[in-house]
Amino acid sequence: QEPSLQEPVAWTPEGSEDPYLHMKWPLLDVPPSTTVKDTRSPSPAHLSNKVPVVQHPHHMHPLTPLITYSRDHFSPGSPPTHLSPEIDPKTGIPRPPHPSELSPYYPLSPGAVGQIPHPLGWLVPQQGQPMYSLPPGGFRHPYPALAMNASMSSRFSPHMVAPAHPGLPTSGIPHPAIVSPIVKQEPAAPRLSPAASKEEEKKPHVKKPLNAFMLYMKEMRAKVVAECTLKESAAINQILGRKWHNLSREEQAKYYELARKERHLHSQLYPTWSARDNYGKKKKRKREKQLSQAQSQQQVQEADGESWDFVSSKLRHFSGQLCGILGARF
DNA sequence: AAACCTTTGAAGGAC
DNA sequence: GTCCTTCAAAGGTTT
Repeated sequence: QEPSLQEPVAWTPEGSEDPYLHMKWPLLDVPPSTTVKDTRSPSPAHLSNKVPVVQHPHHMHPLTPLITYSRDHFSPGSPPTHLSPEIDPKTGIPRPPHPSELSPYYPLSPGAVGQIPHPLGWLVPQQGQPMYSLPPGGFRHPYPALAMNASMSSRFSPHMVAPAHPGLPTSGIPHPAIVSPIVKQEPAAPRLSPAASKEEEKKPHVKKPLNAFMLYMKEMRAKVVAECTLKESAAINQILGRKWHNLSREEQAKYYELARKERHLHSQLYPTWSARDNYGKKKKRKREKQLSQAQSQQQVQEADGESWDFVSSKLRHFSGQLCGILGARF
């Protein structure tokens, strides 16, 4: 059962039950190197600057506190959340409107997508503001990935941004899952230029929705990192994999459900999207690698085949001779 | 700078 | 239906 979109997404600052208690405040997850960075609001040093442009969107959806992040991910020294129901003590940024007692998931239902305040709605009132600007009240756009200008949005291919779903908004601003490696804002290359292919490669793309384990990793990574001395992601992921297996079914079910909601919203926003769309460079590399491996293997097999042909022909030859000998004797 | 590593799960294609 | 491949995140390490 999907939560109804008709339910209001209310911002209740004084709410006692704060679903964001465990949320990593997504707005801060902006790469420091991002040129659209809001200079007025410091980027947490610990945050990744690896993501090329817009930070990962999944936990940014204003409609969906989908992922429960631990606050200590980004502000280890921050006081207990119950002490600061409204304003982040470190950043001075008000918490986002939370869905109150509503479903913590994407409040989407297939038939009512257009009835909810879409993420884009967060952008529109901010016109003229820097992308990651901090309005007087300290509000930050919860959706940096969406806070882009018209020229940027024009770079998105229709299937990414077009509200293919009848109920979806039409502003052409993509789901936060869209990642553009070119937020560095260089002017868009002319469409049919020689560099078009390169430009094409750099086009932002709609990312896959995170699966249950990925959601779990996002939530637990910082905790695991804090608990051990390891820092390599590969090692951390091994630990997370073990912890995942140690989770109870109920605990895992929570993440499976989150992932299901995530996929659902993703499919609502990008009905024509296919995981295949993102099959790109990595695949190409691997394919080339495999191709070369296959070719070398084929060469070996051909060599093997040749040697087998040789052996079998010799066998036939000798067996023929043997038959001849035996036939002469008997 | 780019690829690799490492995990699980979803998706899509091939057979 | 099964198997295989790719990609989602992360960031230190390797090439």
